[in-house]
Amino acid sequence: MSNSVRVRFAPSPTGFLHIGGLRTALYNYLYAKHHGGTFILRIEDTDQARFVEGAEEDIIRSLEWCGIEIDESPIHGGEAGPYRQSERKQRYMDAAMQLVEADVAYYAFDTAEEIETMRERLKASGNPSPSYDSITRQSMKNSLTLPSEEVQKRLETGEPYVIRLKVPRRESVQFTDIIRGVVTFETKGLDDQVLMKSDGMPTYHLANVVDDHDMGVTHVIRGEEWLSSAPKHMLLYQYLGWEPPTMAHLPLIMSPSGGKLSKRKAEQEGIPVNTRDYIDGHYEPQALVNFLAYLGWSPGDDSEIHSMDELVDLFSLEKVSKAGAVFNFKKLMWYNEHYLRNQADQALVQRLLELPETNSLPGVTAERLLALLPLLKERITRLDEFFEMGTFFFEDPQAYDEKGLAKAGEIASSMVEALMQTLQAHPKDDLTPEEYKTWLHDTAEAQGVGMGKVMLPTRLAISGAGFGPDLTPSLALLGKETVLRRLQAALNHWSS
RNA sequence: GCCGCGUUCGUCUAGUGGUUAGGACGCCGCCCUUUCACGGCGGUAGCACGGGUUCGAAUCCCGUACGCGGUACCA
Repeated sequence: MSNSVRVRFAPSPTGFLHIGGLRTALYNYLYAKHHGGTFILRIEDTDQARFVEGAEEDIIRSLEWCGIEIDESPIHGGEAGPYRQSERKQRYMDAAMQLVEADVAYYAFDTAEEIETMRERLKASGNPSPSYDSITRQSMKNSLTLPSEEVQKRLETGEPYVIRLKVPRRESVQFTDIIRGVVTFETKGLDDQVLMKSDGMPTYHLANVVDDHDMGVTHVIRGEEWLSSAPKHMLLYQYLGWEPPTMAHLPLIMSPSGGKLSKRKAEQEGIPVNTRDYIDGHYEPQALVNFLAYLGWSPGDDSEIHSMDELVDLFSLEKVSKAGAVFNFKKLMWYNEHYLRNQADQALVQRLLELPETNSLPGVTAERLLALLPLLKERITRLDEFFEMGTFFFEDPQAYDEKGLAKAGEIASSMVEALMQTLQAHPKDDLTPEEYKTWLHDTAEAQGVGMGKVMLPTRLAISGAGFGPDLTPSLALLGKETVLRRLQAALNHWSS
């Protein structure tokens, strides 16, 4: 039990759950479940300025919608809590003090302006990216340069301070990343990272390391944007005397136009970027999961479709690719259509009943939806397109497609007229699709035209569109009375 | 600029020294269907470049180019 896998998804509650974050969560989840381990949700709310009310709820709801089951979290509880960093402040301060006492961290009293002045000065003298590091800290106001009595005094008078990591001058930090192999950094390129901010909150770097250790996290699976700061984390583990977890830095999800798939870019490309957009847009969660799983990973064979359980079974970090993956919305739609078609009709009806059209359109009942589903299911990409394409089953058409009308040609009206007469004369009131087909066929023959010449006008008359679900079953579903009424309406409309 | 990571069809990828470089999305065509889709079949298109190593490189090494990330008291 002590060596079982424990992973965490640790988002900041700064907004809706981004699709990239969702994939990170998914990979963590798949890895944990594959190894019979634990999936933890930790809320990294250390940035008070960017905190967004309701973000935590959105994150949890989004994960649940995707079928990602959370084992431990602020609301699911767990032995290693609390799971919100804002509730663990003392723990970080303790760790920071431990580092200060070990002389691997120090107090710094510089104001933002003073740091800015230092940067400007160094920039002017040719340093393109000046940082607070082993060289510059010697000329700044901190517990390394100030006499200890003065440091004491400043601390006692409540002067604002931060605690910085004392990054060594010239050392090599190396670690093995499951996805990238051995990664090496020289400490001279690192700055003296702020560990505790002046508002008493820890920065990501400290909180992350402390929590991962305290929560027994065995594998850190996160986005590649963290790779550059990983050496700081390794230093922290070393100084705190802790065993670092195994690292795995995931390739980034890219925009079709290049670069990280940011909210802004995604909007420009017409890609929904928040998980919430997919929930509200009535997409299939399994499609999103399957698609995301394959964005940067593959089981190594030619398979494409897998349920969450199968993904859990197949997943391995070794097979995650190293390069960024462009988000291909059309492929996602392909997955969506696939999963939509594979849903049980009954389940789909239940979801349809929750859509607003259920109340705005007349005659929407579970029974009717169930009858309509086979006709429309294969033709839609998203569930909510059902009503878009099937409106005519509930309402008489308001307009007729111009192109269809043009294609139907001059004779459309006379065909509709003939059609009406033969249908009115039909002995049955409740025709089957087959009987409607015979009706169309016989009428066409009597008029001396092909089937196409009667089908298109009929379709236009009953639905307003030049294309759509199978005609004869649609006619049967509509009923003779409605069909006749619409034929008449079309005739009036077209000849006026 | 510096540091790090990366580079197989347009896109997602398989591939770990010997393959006609495979699959999927997309796109195109055909079949099915007297609509549109679904489905089936087929086609299109790729190893960034230059040096090595080797009998033999998409696969190993070096370099170049390009891309991406980081370079905050944001995560």
